[in-house]
Amino acid sequence: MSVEDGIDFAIIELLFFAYRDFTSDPDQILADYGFGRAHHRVLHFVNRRPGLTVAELLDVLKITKQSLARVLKQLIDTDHVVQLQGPRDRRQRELYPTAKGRALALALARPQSRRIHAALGDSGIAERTLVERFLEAMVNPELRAQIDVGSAKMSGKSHGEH
Amino acid sequence: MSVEDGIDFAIIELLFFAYRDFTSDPDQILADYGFGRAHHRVLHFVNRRPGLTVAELLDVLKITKQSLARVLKQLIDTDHVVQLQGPRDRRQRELYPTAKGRALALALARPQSRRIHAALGDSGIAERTLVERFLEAMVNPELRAQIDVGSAKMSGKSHGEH
DNA sequence: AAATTACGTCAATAGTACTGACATAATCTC
DNA sequence: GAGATTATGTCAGTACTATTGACGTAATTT
Repeated sequence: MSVEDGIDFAIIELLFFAYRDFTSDPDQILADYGFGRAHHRVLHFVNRRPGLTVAELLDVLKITKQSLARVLKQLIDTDHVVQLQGPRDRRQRELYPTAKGRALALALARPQSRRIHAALGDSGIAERTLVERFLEAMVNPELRAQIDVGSAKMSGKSHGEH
Repeated sequence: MSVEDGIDFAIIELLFFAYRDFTSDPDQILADYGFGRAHHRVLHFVNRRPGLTVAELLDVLKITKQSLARVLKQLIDTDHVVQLQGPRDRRQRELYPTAKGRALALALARPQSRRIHAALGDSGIAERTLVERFLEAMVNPELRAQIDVGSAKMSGKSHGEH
């Protein structure tokens, strides 16, 4: 079996290899911009959750304010992200992607999406929800609220307020 | 749909969250040893492929010799890994885990394996091979030779060699 | 004998992360 | 309204992981 000593080495290793190559696609593109993976992650979530605050972003990325600072500043300086004062609470800064930012986020996501699509096809998995369910179950239960898979989760009506 | 602009944002994001939490388990343990993720990766592969050479390890990890050097040296100095002169080619150094190294590799793998097991259960996926097939398909084709899932690949009846 | 290979090491640099401390402005609480 | 708390920004110092380039040694190949 692929399980030795009761340890599932097979999937542990496959996750490493899959993630290694999954991140290698955007890395190529990022290098042209002088950006790294940290920029990618920030841009991705700003694009996916426009209007999210700095505090929310820190919580999703699980990094510190100081780590975010440099990366976010560069994205703002290069006109990929803008900050707007929060409407309800003026201390907050809501983060939005610019058109340029959305374009880059899309360019970075494209090869990753292609890889996923090909993998779903190659592996002959009819039900994409199987993969989604497994990956979601891998996330810490108390952090699953961070996931926003669109209608995938509460398909049908209202994936309303969090 | 979870697919916007033809991009599979759902699985892209789920991979990020799943991997983030998947690596957080061993990170806790590694901190006690003054080790980081790089040590984990090296120890993992030395444990899984005892006798592998430095060049092979570099190829699997996709890092440079210089990056490996410090990490490997620390693992050797702390008696987690030993180097033996290659039997056929005495220039090569075959890497083996010590008992101590195997114990640590196992301790690091345990929580990850538990998480995977729980996720397979929670997501109600009867066929673990579905997940394995998807993850394997995510790896660059030319690098799939690096994967050694033990008997998992040829288990029972053939979904045989690619 | 000369070229190549496998490995080790030195120096310099970059990207991402951390802790701790401090500042400012806005909001909340009493 | 005064004071506490919150959201954000910033400075200083440090750690880990990674890079490129260069050089050395021993073993193997040509």
